Amino acid sequence: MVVDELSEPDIDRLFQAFADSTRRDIVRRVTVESYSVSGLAALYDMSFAAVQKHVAVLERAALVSKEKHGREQLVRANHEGLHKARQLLSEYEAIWHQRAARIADILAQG
Amino acid sequence: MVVDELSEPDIDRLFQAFADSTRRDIVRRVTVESYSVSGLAALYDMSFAAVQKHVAVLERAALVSKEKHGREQLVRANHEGLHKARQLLSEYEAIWHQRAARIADILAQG
DNA sequence: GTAACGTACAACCAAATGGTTGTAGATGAG
DNA sequence: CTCATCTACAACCATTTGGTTGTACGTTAC
Repeated sequence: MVVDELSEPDIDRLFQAFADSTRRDIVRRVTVESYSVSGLAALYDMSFAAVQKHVAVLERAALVSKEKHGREQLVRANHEGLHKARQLLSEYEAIWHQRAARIADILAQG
Repeated sequence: MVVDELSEPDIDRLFQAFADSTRRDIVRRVTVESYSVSGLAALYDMSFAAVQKHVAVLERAALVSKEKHGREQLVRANHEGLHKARQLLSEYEAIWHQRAARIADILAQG
């Protein structure tokens, strides 16, 4: 998934990826430092395969990337994806602020 | 759903709500002006009931609220929900910036 | 070389999601 | 009053999601 020029399905995947507390925790952790997939799996009360799937969801959403390192696969945060998601919500907020400013204008001139 | 002090399932619902292009479009539209549910339904190539469900998802996520107005139900944006979601992503980004700053420090100090 | 580790992936399952149609109740218009 | 409109909600369906176990394979350690 390329990070700029996001298609609507890309944005779907991005927010879908955030809609799970385990995945949000993974994002926070791998932002601070790299983890192997089994290193991550050890943190949660679920199977290795389940965590592996969560990492795959984050990878498809371009929120993390994996780097092969010997027999381990190191997972690290991809800041571009996170930044893009934040930016989208900021744009939605901007629409609201524009409307609020317009209403204030009308009241002032009214 | 109370907007501050969000539980993890609350945050799940918040991001889940954004993970659909029709719902994102509804959020943008009702931020600019109120729509009745049928007014919204007329905009999309799906049944009234489907749009009604999307509005219900947004309502459970505290992103919109409905106000009864005669026989119509006017849907409008709830800015608190949007703001909270944006804030969460900003916090995640902050973690990344802290790490970037720490790395810069280490490099500067050798 | 062999055993243990880390990963990938298939098959399976229950529950949730996103859509449909149909029914029924309030409200407004003529 | 009656009819059309707006909404709510149930029942149903296909697909996706989030989990499981099992198997296979490359890599590392001993």
